[in-house]
Amino acid sequence: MPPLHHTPPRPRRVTLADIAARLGVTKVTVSRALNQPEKVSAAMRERVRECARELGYMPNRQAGSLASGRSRLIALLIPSLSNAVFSELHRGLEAPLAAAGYQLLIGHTGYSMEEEERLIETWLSFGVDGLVLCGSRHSERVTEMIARSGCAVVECMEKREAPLDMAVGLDQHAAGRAMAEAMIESGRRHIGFLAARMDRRVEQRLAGWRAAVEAAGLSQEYLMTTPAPSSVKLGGELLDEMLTRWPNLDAVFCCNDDLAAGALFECQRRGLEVPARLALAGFNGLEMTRGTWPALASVVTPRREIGERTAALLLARLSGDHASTPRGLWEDLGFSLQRGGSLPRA
Amino acid sequence: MPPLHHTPPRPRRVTLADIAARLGVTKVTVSRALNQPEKVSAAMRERVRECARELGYMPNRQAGSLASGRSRLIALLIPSLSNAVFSELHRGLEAPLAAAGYQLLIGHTGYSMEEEERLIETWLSFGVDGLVLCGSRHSERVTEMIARSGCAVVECMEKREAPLDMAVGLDQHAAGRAMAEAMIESGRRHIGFLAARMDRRVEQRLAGWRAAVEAAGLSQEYLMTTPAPSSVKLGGELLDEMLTRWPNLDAVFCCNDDLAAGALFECQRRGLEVPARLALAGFNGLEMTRGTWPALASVVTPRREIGERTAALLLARLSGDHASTPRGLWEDLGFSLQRGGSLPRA
DNA sequence: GTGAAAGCGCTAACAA
DNA sequence: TTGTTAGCGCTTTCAC
Repeated sequence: MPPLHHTPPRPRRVTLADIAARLGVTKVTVSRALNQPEKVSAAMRERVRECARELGYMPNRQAGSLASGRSRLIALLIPSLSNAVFSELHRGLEAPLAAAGYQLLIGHTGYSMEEEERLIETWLSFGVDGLVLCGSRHSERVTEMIARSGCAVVECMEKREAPLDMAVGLDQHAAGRAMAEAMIESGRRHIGFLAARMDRRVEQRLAGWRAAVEAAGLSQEYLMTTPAPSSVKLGGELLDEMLTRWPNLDAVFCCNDDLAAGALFECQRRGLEVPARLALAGFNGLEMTRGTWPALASVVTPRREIGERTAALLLARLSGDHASTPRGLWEDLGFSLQRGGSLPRA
Repeated sequence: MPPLHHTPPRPRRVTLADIAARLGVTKVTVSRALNQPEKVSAAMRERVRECARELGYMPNRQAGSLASGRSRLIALLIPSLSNAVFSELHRGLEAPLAAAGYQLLIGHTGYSMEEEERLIETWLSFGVDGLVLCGSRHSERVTEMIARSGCAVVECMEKREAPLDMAVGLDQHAAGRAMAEAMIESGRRHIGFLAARMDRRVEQRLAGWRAAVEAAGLSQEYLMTTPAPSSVKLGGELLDEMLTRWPNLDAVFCCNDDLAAGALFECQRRGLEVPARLALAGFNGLEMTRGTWPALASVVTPRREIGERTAALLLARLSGDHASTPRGLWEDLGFSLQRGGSLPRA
């Protein structure tokens, strides 16, 4: 931590010692009155609390964690702030962790492994007790740092055979396959797949689509991908390209809901009827899919439940329960299909 | 920080002292080699670095901040993780802060003042050097804690006459008024306003709409609000109610883009032509508004620029430049109108 | 260029 | 129920 020159000193903050001095007791007593109230007489508790309030005392948690070796901090690393998928994961984590006295930190990786590494380093150096990661692709250094730190880790969202520590999610391949099969069952024969920003999860969904299409003896050529970040507009542009190239398409499975929404708008622009002429589906089942017209088919993923289960695992581990939180634990929370109006049954 | 029972000890981490011992020097030298390399001989620098790598040393920043009184941490508190508005604010902040060696933390308030208070308390107790808040409505305790901490603060997004410290944003009232005026100029006479979750910014937009409508001698009665969180689906439902109640509406200004998108879908469901029969507009100018069909009119807010300017102010203040970062500073970064296809000129 | 001493604010362990 | 002692891992100041 290099020095900051010219920095004027902050106002000196009130410490435990100030309260102790004022009350004529020792710091430990004050600390206990505040943090382990049951270990102190009711009278003392009150005196300390009032004095703390009066003086505007604010504990210094750096000092606290340093001394105790525990931070009561859990960090969540999400690839994208704007993707609602991760906000629901967050929601599932938040409440149970807060209830147990843990503070949830959020870090933003922007889908970058380097940024993930930097963030993990930062969080570990701040002594987080637990780490929640999205996905299963990490740099080697991340693996090392985590192993060395002994920090509890849950990898979220995708199927993971050999987790760093624990993992909770769903089988993205099976989900991709299921949606493609639903399209086939509903009578579609020319089924496209549209993907942006190919992370591992998208690759797995794509592989699932491929498996279903192949098994049904249908063509796998209707595939369009781009490394660009996905967006509604992009969905429209890609569908436009697809339809120009393969005008006979009768269904398009988009790797996420934003693309699917954009594809839907593109159909409206072209006057192409959904689902009569083209069936559409997205992935994740975001709120939005139920607001479009027609409502969009999608694979509904249990993001919130994943968050809740993750929180439970972390809390169990952090309270010393190693039996139910073994290293290598993998939990599959499944998924469900939502057909909306854009993919009616045959 | 109450004790956690049954918690098995973590593997002891490598410290400065370990490196020092191995190299036969003192901790200070190691610390300097790592953090102020110019203060140490080139040879020593290399030996220390190599040894650190070998041992897998990871600095303990709690100890570092405690000793130095500075954390190089800046916290951003956002009301909603899923609202893309805030993700772009974050993007604007991130790069300049990282470049200057600061780590940006994200906290999630869920639009709750209590949660904001809790988070601010947490961050201050972790010794953050700076705080970025959204909005200008805070609990009294927040005001106190911030004043006492001497932490640099920027309030973002909305116009603010008497900031806690500094503020950067735009005049939401003027923006609301401008969009309503654009509707009027384009010949609309029955202009509705649709709002969900009324925070201060939404109230200001609403007031702007009211002012414009009143000034034009038009009716202010076409107003529908709900405290529910906004969503695409909700936009459709509210528009449905509005049109049932006031079938003569010829324009609807939604307080954000999600609602506007939902309203657009509802028009499609009803076979109501946009913009011929009904003009539609949202607020924020999210990417999505350019992907719908027709593209949605919206007030484009300079979220990213707000983030960048906020970062610059914080960095200036933290490097001791008080002249250009006076308390009470307010910067208005303006806005622009996007007409899309949903609000053509007359 | 390197070291010695002191202390940041708090908590753990044990003692009284 | 309260106090004593010691120390978490690092940085700061000042000396060499």
